[in-house]
Amino acid sequence: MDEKFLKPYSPKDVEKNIYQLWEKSGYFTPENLVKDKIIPENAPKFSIVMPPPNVTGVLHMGHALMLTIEDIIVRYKRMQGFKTLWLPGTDHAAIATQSKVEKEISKKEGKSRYDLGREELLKRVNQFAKESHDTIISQTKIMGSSADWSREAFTLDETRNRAVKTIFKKMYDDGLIYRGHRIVNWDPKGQTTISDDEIVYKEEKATWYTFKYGPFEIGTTRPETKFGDKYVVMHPDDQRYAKYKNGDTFELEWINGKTKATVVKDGVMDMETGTGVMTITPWHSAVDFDLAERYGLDKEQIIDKNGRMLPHTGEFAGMKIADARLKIVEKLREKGLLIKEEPYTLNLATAERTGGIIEPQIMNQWFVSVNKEFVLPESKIDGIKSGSKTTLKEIMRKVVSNGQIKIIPDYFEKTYFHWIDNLRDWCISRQIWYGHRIPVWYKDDKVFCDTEAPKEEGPASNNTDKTASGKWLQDEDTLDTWFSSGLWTFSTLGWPEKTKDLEVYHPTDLLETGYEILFFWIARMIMMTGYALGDIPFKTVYLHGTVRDGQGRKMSKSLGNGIDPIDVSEKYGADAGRMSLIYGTAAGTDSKISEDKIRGYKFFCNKLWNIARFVVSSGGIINENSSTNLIEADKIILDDLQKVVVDITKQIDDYRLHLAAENAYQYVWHTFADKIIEEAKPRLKSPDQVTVESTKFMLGKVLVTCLKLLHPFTPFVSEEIWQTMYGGSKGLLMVQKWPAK
RNA sequence: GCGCGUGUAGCUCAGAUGGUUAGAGCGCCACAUUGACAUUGUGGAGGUCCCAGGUUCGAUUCCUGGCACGCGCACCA
Repeated sequence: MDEKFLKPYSPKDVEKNIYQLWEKSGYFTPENLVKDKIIPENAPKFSIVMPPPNVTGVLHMGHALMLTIEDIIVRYKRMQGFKTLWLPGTDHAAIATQSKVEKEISKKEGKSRYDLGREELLKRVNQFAKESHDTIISQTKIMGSSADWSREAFTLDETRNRAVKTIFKKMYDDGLIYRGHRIVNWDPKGQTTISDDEIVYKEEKATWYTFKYGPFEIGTTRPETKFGDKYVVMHPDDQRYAKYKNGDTFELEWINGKTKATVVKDGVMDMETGTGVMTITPWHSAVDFDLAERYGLDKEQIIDKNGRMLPHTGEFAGMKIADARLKIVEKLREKGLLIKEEPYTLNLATAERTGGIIEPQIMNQWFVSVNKEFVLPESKIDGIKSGSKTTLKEIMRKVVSNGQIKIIPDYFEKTYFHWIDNLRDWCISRQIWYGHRIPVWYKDDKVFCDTEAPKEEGPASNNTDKTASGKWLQDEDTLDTWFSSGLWTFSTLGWPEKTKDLEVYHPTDLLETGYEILFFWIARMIMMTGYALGDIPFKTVYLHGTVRDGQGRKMSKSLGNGIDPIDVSEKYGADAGRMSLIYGTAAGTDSKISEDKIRGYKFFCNKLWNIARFVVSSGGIINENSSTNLIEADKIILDDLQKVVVDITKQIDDYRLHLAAENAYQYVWHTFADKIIEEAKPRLKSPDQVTVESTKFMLGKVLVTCLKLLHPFTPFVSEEIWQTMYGGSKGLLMVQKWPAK
């Protein structure tokens, strides 16, 4: 017997070597399985793209859960003989990455990005991204991920850039991407726009002020925006204001003296809220903007991009919003125009990445229209014919409602539809430098969109001299990071080239990710794939929950309650970490993890190790294809094992991985170890040779089957046992046939 | 306001399409054990399956309503 078996299982000494063994085999690349005749050329494919981790830091438990679930499925499918591709990559994460680097530079050197300039900042960000990438990838390997590294992609590499530019141009030509003065979410801290989905609402105590505004009383939480207000809006059916007619005007005393206001009657008003009358500030409110657009009302900017009052606000010019608010309330109080102040709780809109307080602003930005009709030339979407007109919204809705894409757990489909119902045009331009630059050039009043810079007069893409005329200048902005992520399932396969990969592996079979990016990412992939290919990006979506600490709190740096998956692998082994993440974790539900739980699965790995030691030392190494005359007891054991195999197979097929893991765990420990082995001990000492041989064969058969069943869940220990048992003579456990028929 | 989810043992959680005595891990109690097992085994205590109605021969499971907690979206004049 190999003397390794004489010691307890030590994952630390084993895992790195095992991973190298797998990597060296080349079998993470499906074509090599064909080449070595492990699977036939015409084997069915199974493909899945890895949700690319951001290159902003290190691997956390959320990533670890994602990698575990995906690796379980991938290893299972590979063993079942599928041409299995798990395509990995990383995400440049535009704002997240740039703001992280900016923070560092500001802390260490006291400089802003404007001090450094575009080129220097990008150099620094790229450097950081590269280091961060290397860390993340090596950590991904520590978790045992059997991904095809030969196909690794990055959302900001050359191939992906070509895909981004190609689809941008196509959408621009179809009128789906347009530039316009619209109300956007401006983050004064990050100095960029963000999409609706990048807003995080925080409850904040505020004051609800009621002011006298001519003959009316108006309520507001934001007096500082009220300078330019010259329209009062009320519901047409509101009897309190029946004597005022649409278009009536009146003079009134306001913040900086006399002003004139006009009455607007509109059904958007809620008669129950406040006094049922409001004034509008179209430049700094989405609802007011819509009203102003509808009636052609004047719009005036009050607050600048830094969150300070503009010069025309007189004595308040240059003040920050919060200061100006108090000062203006004071002034209105002195004028006798303040009627009352009441405490009020509002949901403050903040930027996800910088924490800046969002100030709606009217700006000239790029948008994706979700409601505009276009012709889809080739459609594989049920319910949308090739060559017929459709919208991006319709594509998003249809592929889920018609069942082409199945979401697990299914109740997220309702959340998804709810989101689509409320979806507005997507603002995709960002005023940051790290990302895909918008492929649009301007010269005087001409606009040029293409994948390459305009040829005439030479490229001017790096020319930042805005005053230059007669030269083509590229748009300064970059694209929302989710624009490139939205192409991930097909950009990673080589689109826009018509590659073999695209033909073989698209659409992918499964997309596994956390439910918190259902809108950010999944919906965008569905939209972009539907548009670019007239197809679905994946057939099944599996959503996992958030991994929390032992007390159910989110893991965060400030709480210091994070458990680092790499520390876990070091201390208990990656297998133990994987088991503790998957065990008791149903799709879509949050899970808790603690060191106690992880330790339990380290014990399990050691138990398996000892089982193997016992079986091997009892002579239970078998040639799987050989047969022996089995005694009745052993026949029953092997029949029962078949039932377990069938159950586990079905559970994995149904993506009920937690049940499969539990099933395997219970069988190995409490059936195989506690019952089968205990009952086999006296039989091994039987004078009857038939009994002894049958028992040995049975033990070996059960062990080998268990190793195969456990391999997707605990790949390292199962492979290590396999290698130690057979001394490498039977290849890799990773590519053995799954035991079920 | 609209929508979604959760509530099962001391703790953390499984229990798909209703059906014997409701399960696991950890913890707790008793006993055994130099054992293939540093990390073992056997047995045990512990449950109004959130509450109230309803459907049913039968409900932890399905329906209605309520309570508690969590989440998403919207509003935020």
